[in-house]
Amino acid sequence: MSCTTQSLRGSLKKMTFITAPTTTATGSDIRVRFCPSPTGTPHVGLIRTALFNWAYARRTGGKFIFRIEDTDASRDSEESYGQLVEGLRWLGIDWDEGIDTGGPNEPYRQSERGEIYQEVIEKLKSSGHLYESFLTGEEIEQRNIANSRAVQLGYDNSERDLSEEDRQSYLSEGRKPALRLRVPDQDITFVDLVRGEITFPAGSFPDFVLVRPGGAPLYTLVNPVDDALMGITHVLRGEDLLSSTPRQIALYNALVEAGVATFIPRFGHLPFVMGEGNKKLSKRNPESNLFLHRDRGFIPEGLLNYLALLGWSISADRDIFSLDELCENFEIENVNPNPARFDQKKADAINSAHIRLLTDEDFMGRILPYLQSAGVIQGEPTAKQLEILSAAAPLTKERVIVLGDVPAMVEFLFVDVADLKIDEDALKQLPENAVEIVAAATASLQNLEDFTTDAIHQALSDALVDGLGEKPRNAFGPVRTAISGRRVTPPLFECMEILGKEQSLARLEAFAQSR
RNA sequence: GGCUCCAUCGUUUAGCGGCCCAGGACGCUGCCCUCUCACGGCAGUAGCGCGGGUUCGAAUCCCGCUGGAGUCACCA
Repeated sequence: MSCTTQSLRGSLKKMTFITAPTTTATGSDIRVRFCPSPTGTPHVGLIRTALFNWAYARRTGGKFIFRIEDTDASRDSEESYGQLVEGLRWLGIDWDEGIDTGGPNEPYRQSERGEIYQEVIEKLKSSGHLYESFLTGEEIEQRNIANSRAVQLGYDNSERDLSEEDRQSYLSEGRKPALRLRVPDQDITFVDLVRGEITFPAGSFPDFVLVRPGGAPLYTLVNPVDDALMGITHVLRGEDLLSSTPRQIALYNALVEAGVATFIPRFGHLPFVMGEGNKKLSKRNPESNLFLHRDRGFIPEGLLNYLALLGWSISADRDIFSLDELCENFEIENVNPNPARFDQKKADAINSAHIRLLTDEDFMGRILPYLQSAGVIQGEPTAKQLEILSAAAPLTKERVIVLGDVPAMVEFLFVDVADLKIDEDALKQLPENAVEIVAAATASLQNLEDFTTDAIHQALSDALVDGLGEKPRNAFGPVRTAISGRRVTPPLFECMEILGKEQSLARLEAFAQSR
């Protein structure tokens, strides 16, 4: 009996070849997914992966599925899970199926799919693709040393045809077997969507473990199984998974033979997002943290535009584009395989360009939370504060890189004379006759009926430039400092109009007295 | 070490045999605009890793080298 099984297995082994077809899905049949595991805060490299998958689905009319890979209870956290969802929502990356949204392949968290995996494992076992492996890592290493086989080669597939006696003997010792995939002895070739044809020679990797002793399925099983079950046609993921692709193709082939899947998806491996030096942007690097960018005041449009530029471009002479434009033009085949470095300066420039593209009203709405968290506005804004905000918005929009720059720039508009602080660097560059200039300014404005930008400008020019013979730069500097306490501000005359005549004059007088 | 991937200005990207003694953007420098700072405009700076082929012609194709990266878990 065992002899028959042996020879049967032997012939089965010889017959194990990659015969399963690769998907031919195009257009709306395309199904892509984003399947992070919830560890730590969302990383910009991860977000770039999500973005490209999403853009590809939107470009092709396909479906974007959001699944969570939380099979490692020790590393996964609910907090991280929440952040992933929050991050995507904030960015406006929406999904057609998955977490919260639901869909025909529920549940979308691997921690809730245990029964599904057990069924698949049974099918794989009964179709002869899995076999029991009792050797521990230590024993495998010892075997290699004893056989003068390189230790790095790992497992030697020695239990492929374990005899029933040996099996019983292991079991009687109380050992429980892991389950390994019988990997075909064959070169594995696939056409990577971003890199072209890639071949891994036969023997590149040993039979690998899919199920832990005790029955807990590993990522190696669960990731391709879920992709298969969810009908994923295109797997776009980080370059770090490139060398595991032949393993997954081998598994897929088994899945097809076992009747679990019907095709092998196509793969595309996205270049790394690098940090300083030649290292992958690690979670230790602050700029890898999605929420740090948000807290600084990146807007989703800016961050996503920049991230898209890491490996892709919309055309030869343009790099500012909207999400809609990304979706209309994104082609996975155009993704550059080179690793790309995250450059904060460039990211900042892209973000500030997008901020300038915002309408004043939109901008105003977006800076409010930043003003609140900086304490410039406490709680809900008053009508007066909204009025100031609305007047200041167009003035500041053009001169910030991130929304977080706004509070310091406009704070002086929201405080009373008594609370106005005069910065050191503003005082330092004042001319000798600053007090004289401010006094002249006060005099010229006191009787100004029409306290508007143009009228203020006219009055001050007449008094200071024509009257005192000062260069404009010297003339308005002290006024700016008196009004704002700062060296750099939004346009002065507009600011004075926003403050109003009374407040402006009060500040000029307070300044003169303090000198 | 085995296997795999990658290689154009400081950075990012265009280039898929002649349109390129290599284009855009960011950065940096200078100038203009200007009440400061920005914005905007103009100009400048700087690159095909090396060596062989193939070809009338190569940044583009092939091979080798060098360099960099990833991966070889009962992590994901």
